[in-house]
Amino acid sequence: MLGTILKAGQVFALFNGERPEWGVSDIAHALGIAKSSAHDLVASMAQIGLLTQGEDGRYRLGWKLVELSEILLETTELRAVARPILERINDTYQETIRLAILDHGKVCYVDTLDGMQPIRVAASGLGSHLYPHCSGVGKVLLAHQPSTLVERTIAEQGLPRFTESTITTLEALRAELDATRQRGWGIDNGEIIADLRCIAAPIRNHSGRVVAAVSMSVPAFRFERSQDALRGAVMRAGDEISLHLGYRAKGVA
Amino acid sequence: MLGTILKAGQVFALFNGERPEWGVSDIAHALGIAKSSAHDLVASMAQIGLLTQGEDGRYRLGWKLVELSEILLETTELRAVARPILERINDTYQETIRLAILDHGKVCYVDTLDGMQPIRVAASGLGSHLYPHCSGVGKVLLAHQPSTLVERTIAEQGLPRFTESTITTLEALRAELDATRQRGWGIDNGEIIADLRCIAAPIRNHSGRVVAAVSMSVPAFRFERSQDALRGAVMRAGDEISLHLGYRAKGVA
DNA sequence: GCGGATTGTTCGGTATAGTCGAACAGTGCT
DNA sequence: AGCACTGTTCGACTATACCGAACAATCCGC
Repeated sequence: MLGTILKAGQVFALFNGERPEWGVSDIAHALGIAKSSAHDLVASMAQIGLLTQGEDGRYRLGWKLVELSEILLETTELRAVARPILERINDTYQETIRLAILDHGKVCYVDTLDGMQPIRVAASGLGSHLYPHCSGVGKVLLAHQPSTLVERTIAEQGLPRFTESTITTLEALRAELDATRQRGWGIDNGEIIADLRCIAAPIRNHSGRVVAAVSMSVPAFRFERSQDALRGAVMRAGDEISLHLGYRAKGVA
Repeated sequence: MLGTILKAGQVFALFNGERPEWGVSDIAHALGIAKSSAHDLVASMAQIGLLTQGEDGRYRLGWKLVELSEILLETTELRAVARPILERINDTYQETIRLAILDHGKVCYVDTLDGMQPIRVAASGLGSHLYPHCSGVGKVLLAHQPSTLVERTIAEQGLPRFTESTITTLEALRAELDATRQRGWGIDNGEIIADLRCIAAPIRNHSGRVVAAVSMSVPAFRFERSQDALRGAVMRAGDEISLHLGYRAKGVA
């Protein structure tokens, strides 16, 4: 693995919504390298458009990232196939719908549609990478992954607690994943935000592998009322998208 | 400049809407490096999420790009400030409105709102980098740049022709930029697509520097009718955004 | 307003780290 | 079955990214 590229990755990891602007000295300090080395790094990243230098000399993320992001979004078959189905279920139930994949051990949102009710779940941004152990989609995706990969993923990133209900032991997670796989759908019972419920269904490609998941996020009070109907709708959406991806159920799904 | 980072830039440059998936051998051939070197490069880029490896082994753009893109979009003050004004003008005239900056010598669209009429101008994607010599925003942005930078930019990327009206000589461009600066607005008279007209106004920041431009893109037949009204609206929008950025006109603007 | 402490940037020698080509392990197409 | 292709691993060579010191320019406080 090329150290220079990994350093670039560490630079990217510094930027977030709270701190979108970094100076060379800050970066050098944060990465533990010489200031001149940090300068060479960011100046090179700026030259290819991955970073931009403001008039004050400090660096921000570059617009090339937006361009590349758009190319990725526009050429992702899964998005194009799933869109109409996501829109329909969003239209019918007026709740927040999301499409997610597993990327580098994290749940990554590939498409999101906001709910349209006064009290709704605010969809977190496209592309955001979240822990998989505390969301419906995360459980669905992990449940259909080889167990060795699950072990390794959890070993790397742990099981941080967000609410009282968050699963924080590997044993409990394993049981939950087994249950998720058997019943065919995943649920988040307020494990990341207390008053939030989220149900998710798997999406399979032509070879039968689970490659993505759909989810509906609902405020807890509204979820209790119509749990079964919502779950059925999400599962139908998952099946329908799978069908469009070329999946043909063989025997017991 | 770090060669490894520049190589990464060359890799990114390969990916586009027509060819969103590349194999290691293809990349090695395209960059003129050894296959093993190309592998080290893309494997490293994949490790930090900038690339993803499909099940067939070939590489696609990685979802980290979407995450970083979202961070950039959400933390760009210009976008937040301009949004309501763009929405209002879009609402009033029902035409395609765009917000652009100059990035690495190219026009980069920072925000776009589609028109809402049956015959409308399809807004090209967010983040796309286009030639500045054939668009209204490009002329406005270049016109307020130091002339040495303009010379260098044109020397680097040339003046490719897209239609009969495209400006293709440095001399003609210089005259056009002078005119643009003097009259305070830029126009594209079908210089990129024949039946397309586009008018653009500058946006200044607190220090008076032109940092962006707003534009309205209109089908030619509709533009002829209400040219003056549209131009006035775009210029007012530019002034208003400038005001929100802290610009206070001093003497002759 | 002047000094001190920042900032980002340049330079050149040193040793690390990326490069290359051959051999490897799979896959898909005849 | 056999060939040609894929992405991947390994080890030796040498180019290359690293560092520290000196640079110019800016900002802050005395």
